[in-house]
Amino acid sequence: MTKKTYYMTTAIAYTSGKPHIGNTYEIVLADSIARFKRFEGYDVRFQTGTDEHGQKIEIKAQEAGVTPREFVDEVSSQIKEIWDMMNTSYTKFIRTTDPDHERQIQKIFRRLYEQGDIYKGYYEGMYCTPCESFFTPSQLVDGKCPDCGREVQPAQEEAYFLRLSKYADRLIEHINTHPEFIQPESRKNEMMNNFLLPGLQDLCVSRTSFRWGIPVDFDEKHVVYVWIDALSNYITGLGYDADGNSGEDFGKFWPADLHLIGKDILRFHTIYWPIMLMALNLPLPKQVFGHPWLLQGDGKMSKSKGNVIYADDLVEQFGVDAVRYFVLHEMPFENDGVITWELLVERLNSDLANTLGNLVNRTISMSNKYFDGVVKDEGAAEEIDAEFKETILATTPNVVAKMDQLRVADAMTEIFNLFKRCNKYIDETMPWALAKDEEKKPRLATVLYNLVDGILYGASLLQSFMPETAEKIAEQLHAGLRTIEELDRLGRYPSGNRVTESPQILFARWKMEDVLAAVAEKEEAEDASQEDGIDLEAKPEITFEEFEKMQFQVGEIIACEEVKKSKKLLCSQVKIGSQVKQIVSGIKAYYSAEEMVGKKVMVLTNLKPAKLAGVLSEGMLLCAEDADGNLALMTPEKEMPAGAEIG
RNA sequence: GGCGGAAUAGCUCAGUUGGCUAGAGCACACGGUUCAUACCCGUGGUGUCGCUGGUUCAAAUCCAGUUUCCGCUACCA
Repeated sequence: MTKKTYYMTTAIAYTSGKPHIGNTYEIVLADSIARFKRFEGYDVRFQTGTDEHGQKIEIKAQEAGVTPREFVDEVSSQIKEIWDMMNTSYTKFIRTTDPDHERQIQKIFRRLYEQGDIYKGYYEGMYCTPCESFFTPSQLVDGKCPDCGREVQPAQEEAYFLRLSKYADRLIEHINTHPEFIQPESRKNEMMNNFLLPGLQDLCVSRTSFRWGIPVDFDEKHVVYVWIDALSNYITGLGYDADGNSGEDFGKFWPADLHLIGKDILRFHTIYWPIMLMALNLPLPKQVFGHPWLLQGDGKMSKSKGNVIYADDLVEQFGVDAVRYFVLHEMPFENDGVITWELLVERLNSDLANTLGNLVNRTISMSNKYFDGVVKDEGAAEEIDAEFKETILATTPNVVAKMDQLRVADAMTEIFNLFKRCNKYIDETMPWALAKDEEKKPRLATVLYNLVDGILYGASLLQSFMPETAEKIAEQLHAGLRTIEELDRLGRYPSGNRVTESPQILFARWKMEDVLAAVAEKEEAEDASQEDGIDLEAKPEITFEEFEKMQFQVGEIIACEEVKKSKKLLCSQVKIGSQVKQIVSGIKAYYSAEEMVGKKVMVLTNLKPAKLAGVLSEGMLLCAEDADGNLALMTPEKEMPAGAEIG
């Protein structure tokens, strides 16, 4: 009998830097699913890897003074180390710089080109440079950019495009007839309403503006842009061949059962990727799950806020399984999860140290104390045992049901309910009371046997989520973890077996104030070393003549109001010399209309007027922007009159 | 602006197709217990189920309106 296959993937991580705990969450979530599917008897293929091309990496490498290749080698291995540290059981770690991947991308690109799904296009009268967007003639408004209303540029560059529109109807049909395809389901509407129903624009799939990518083999000026390059990893990693000579694994595992990705890249996986597959005449993956994110406190983690948590720091302090437990448990199914240090410590103490760790410890201690560690079923069952065993046995179907829905957090809760039931059983049976009466020794032995047996049962279910802990428990009980088939009944613990003499603490308890103090200390240290500044991509050099074309002046804001139809825009009346210009700026999030009035600001005054959200804007207020997009207006450092030239 | 989602105990959240006194965990209080990592077990709350109406024998659950927050998208000279 051949095993049923299960092919799942994570998104491949972009090698521009070290992944934080939010990225790490995805691989741990995927790993627990992969392990559980194996546990259930599937032949699991679990692929992850790194996405290594693109301009950003080209630039980062240049800054670091290394070649792009050296740069991605370093980061990719760093990412792989973290995945390994998290004890993840991927079967394939693909890199988009792998030679066989690169070769296939070229073949795929060529094939799509030859069959007409990719065509060479131009930006002719359709490209809006500031918006960096390509538009079809029908999308233009009065022959201008529908987004910003400015003139669109004539052809500057050629590029290749994928005909998305050709397959849009088929995709809409597929999504409508396969409700499980996009998960959670609420995301389906976003894709339909924002992209599919309004009509898809063809997708630009090549670039000539950078070199760090896979060359288009029949047109070396171009490199393949991220979509085809990165998404195709899911099939190239299986040995797919565009010419029809795919490897055995491809036939065995494609279509994928699950693409596990962050909700932010759902669009690429539920629109672009399926259409690419349709064009290649391949079946679509069965399910794309866009998981939520782990947020720290009240904002997404970001480097510049200094609140980035790295997995290795957490693992160093709390241990791998504690971190795995936390990220899995604290992540709800559909909404973003919150993580604070308080919640983390609370969870670890209450669930891991108290409920689980203490249970194992007290059980082994009693076995040693009363029977020198020998655990023997004396058959002295009592009525109370039946319900206890029933609860334990019900856990397996419960966990399976939750995992079928990818509700990993809920599945773990089921397992911990089992351990809680064990604690309760101890209270119900009161072994210490039984120990005082020599005649009750058989009952005492049976109670301890039931406990050890039940704990091992629970640990066996736990191994997909906390593999190390499950092993440790089994070791201390001197027995092996069970297979899912062996969870059909209790009583499989070898009667008369001896547990360890010296139980180890599985999880230490943490003192909140100690942890918080350590965090504060670390943050302080990081703040001190955080005067990095921001490095930007260097723009091409310009001449003084070109600079001279721009006119900067000091402007005084004499009135300001919100643009009604917009979330971000403020409309200011700016006095410049004797005239007043109306300028619209996207700064509502940082300045109120009231506080704008009276400010002296730096204005680019000879910018061609444009309409924003229907309001005329005759210039630009200059702002500084930090890495998080916070804005600060530029104001003269000494008092200057409105209209003063800046240059 | 368009589309969608959320609002439930101090905190983090469950509540399937409307149905018995609205739940869990944590925290807190009290009681029990002492094998164990001061742990475990039990008991407990006054929750206006965001607000206002409506449908219904019955609504956290359906409908309309409203407020706040969030997501995607547009916009951010």
